[in-house]
Amino acid sequence: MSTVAPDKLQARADRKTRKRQEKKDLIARSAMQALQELGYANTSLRDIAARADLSLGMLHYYFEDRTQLILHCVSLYKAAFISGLEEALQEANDRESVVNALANALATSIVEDASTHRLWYDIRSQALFDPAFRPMVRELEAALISVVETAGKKTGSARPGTGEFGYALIDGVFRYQMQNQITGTPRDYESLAREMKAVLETLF
Amino acid sequence: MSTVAPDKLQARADRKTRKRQEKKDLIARSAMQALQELGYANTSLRDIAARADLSLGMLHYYFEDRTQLILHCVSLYKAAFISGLEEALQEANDRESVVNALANALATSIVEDASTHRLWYDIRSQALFDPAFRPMVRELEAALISVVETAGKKTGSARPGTGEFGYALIDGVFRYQMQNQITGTPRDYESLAREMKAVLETLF
DNA sequence: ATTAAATTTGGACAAGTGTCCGATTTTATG
DNA sequence: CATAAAATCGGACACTTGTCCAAATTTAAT
Repeated sequence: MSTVAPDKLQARADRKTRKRQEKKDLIARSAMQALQELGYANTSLRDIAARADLSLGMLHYYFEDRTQLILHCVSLYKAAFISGLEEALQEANDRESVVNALANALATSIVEDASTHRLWYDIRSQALFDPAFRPMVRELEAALISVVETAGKKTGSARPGTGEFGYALIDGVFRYQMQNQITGTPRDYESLAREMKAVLETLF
Repeated sequence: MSTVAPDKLQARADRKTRKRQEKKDLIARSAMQALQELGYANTSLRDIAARADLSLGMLHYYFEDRTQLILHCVSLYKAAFISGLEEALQEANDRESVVNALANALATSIVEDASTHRLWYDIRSQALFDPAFRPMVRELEAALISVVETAGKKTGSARPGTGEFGYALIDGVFRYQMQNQITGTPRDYESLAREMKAVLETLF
């Protein structure tokens, strides 16, 4: 027989699951380090455990399997990057400031988080082969498309299909910039932002 | 002492190496099947050997290691796809026919060779982590950029930087189309070509 | 036809993989 | 403080991986 009130039990259970969620995030953030450095194909659970200073069993205590762990990492990427874009867009309302805000946010992220985006593009490629990654990729891209659409509405250039089409265009340039940043010829913020502006101005 | 003329020896050696090259291509074409289906991360040499009906040792007899084999596969992709684009562009000289020729060639390839391009995008992502793949990716992209540049010259819209910028834009849309084709919502040739035209017309 | 070279085989090998589990330690509850 | 539950560890496990090699077979040259 239980001697405690049911709402107290409830509160206790909630605290548990919240703590567990926080720990999962903590592990995922550590795991991200390894994944960003080595890439999906070359990162083993042992690599992750070593760099995060965790035991191997821990990873399985908190995540069902390797795929779930990686998915959790990507969902953290999403929260950070997308909400950053949405914030940048919130203050801008006329055409010029929308273009500037987006170009600025994107170029900044290229300079600062290139290796995070590298992991994203790696996972997105994986999703082409492994269906387990597709819902997450779809969700993330839907959010990015939605960002482009709100930008389109704010600039008054919102034809149907602008979201997907615009996303594809912007992503093409963004990815190419990221690739150059990492594999060879890094450019400075100014140059990146100028190029990104060029895309946005033909689009909106 | 050799009793044969030196030029005869030369011819013999040439025939050997040519035959060896042809066998390498044959193996690579078989390997491509497995790679296209499973992706870089999930394709083992045994997968390749099984699907190509080859013994495991054969692969190492003709290729130094796994990476060299995959690189050879990608170089076949290059030869096929790029020369197709160049041919399509050869007959076109005014703006309209250049746009049409490119849009047609690209949309056709999306419909027919989606899973080949999937492999390409997979390898390109790998190159972000493994430097061994970078020279080949760079070479292939340089060729694609050059295609965009000649298209720019033919349409009279060749500012500096058109090649890289245009490649990035086109690739963004092309990749997104490929992804939709494979993971969910395949579209027909007409719709794909129309969208590709839209990109090319803002570019040129 | 004989001999040398090239090709092909199938398996051995060590290293690395994801997964799982019993034992131990830490934390929270009464 | 005592006790149950949660958390953590480190290694065992079965399996896959790329690589390599000695032997067998096929091909080509004299």
